[in-house]
Amino acid sequence: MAEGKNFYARVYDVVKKVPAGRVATYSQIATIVSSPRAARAVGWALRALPQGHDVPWQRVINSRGMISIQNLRAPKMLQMRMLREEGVDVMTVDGNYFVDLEKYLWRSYSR
DNA sequence: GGTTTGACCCTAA
DNA sequence: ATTAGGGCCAAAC
Repeated sequence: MAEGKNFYARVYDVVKKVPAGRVATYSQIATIVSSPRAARAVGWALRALPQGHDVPWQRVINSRGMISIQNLRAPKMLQMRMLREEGVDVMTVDGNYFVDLEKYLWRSYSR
């Protein structure tokens, strides 16, 4: 899978493979594309998403299943709504949004 | 080319 | 259990 591409492209490619109604974690994406410790780099890649992208960035969350996004262009509220549109049950706790990883975590290689 | 930043993660106090 | 700190990787300054 596109291993010769840039880091960005690889991250996007993996995120695109996440099916609707499922979520993936940053470290999971990092593990697939490169190193398990490159979770921050994945965040960088998603942060720099180009306009007109077709990357379902809303399906990528942290390991605790919490949405800690602070990007103005992509409010947590928006992500929460998009996930719910896909059938993912998003819980609201103290202004933060949580997703049940045990239930919605994407498992492509580990099963 | 060293320093800073960032949508993170893990360990220790 | 909650909070604080350091570490990791890749890009922008």
